[in-house]
Amino acid sequence: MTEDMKIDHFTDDMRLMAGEAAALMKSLSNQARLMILCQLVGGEHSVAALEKNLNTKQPNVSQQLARLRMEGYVQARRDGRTIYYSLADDRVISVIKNLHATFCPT
Amino acid sequence: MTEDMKIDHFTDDMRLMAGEAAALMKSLSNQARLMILCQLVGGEHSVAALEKNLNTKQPNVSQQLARLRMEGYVQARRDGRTIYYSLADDRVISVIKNLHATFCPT
DNA sequence: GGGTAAATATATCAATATTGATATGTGTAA
DNA sequence: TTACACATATCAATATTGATATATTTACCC
Repeated sequence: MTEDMKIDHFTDDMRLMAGEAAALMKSLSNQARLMILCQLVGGEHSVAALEKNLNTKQPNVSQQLARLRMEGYVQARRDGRTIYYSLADDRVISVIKNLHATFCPT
Repeated sequence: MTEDMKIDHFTDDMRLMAGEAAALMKSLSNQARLMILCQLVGGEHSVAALEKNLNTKQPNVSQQLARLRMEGYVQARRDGRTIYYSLADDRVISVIKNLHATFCPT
């Protein structure tokens, strides 16, 4: 592999991927959303359970969840009046785990 | 490790880390910035070289670079009239490489 | 069934931030 | 002193944010 084989030209495909990746980054760029997703790595949680850990109000949690749901990063399941959220995208799991490894000390 | 040892409570320290991670995510949430950083994984590049691959104008590239520089994610080196940029934060490298692995097919 | 409370969702909105474009400034080489 | 490589200033358009208010869905009790 020669030196000039390094990435110094982006194909349309690569631009597309960069766009998708940037979109995911945008979803993770909010502390509340990031913490929500971080919790969901440990399994599904109800809205109330998620709310307890963020110091924000319920409507805000629901708003962030609605956004993550629209983007396909989480999914919802209803049981009675409780709604449980869980991760729905492997790429999200991958990125969150990597963030945890790089930002959280042992 | 018992089931209830999973993350269902955030310490102040964890909130801090989440904030920092979210800040990095915000920097990566722009396609141009993401592509710039992606190129820089392969080593330092001049502004003109970076510009060639993004379809945006020079001032925009410089603006994004200025932001990344202020945040400490990249560093600049002058040689004559050319300025070479390179990555300055290991966490950025880690995240970018992970993104490449998850988003870019072999 | 009617009424009420719990759990969550949606609507709206003002404040603030981000975006990329245009114009102009700065430093260096020839 | 002209051109090249890059930086900065400014600005209008657009997007994001979290807050408040209200609606929806389900459970429960009478």
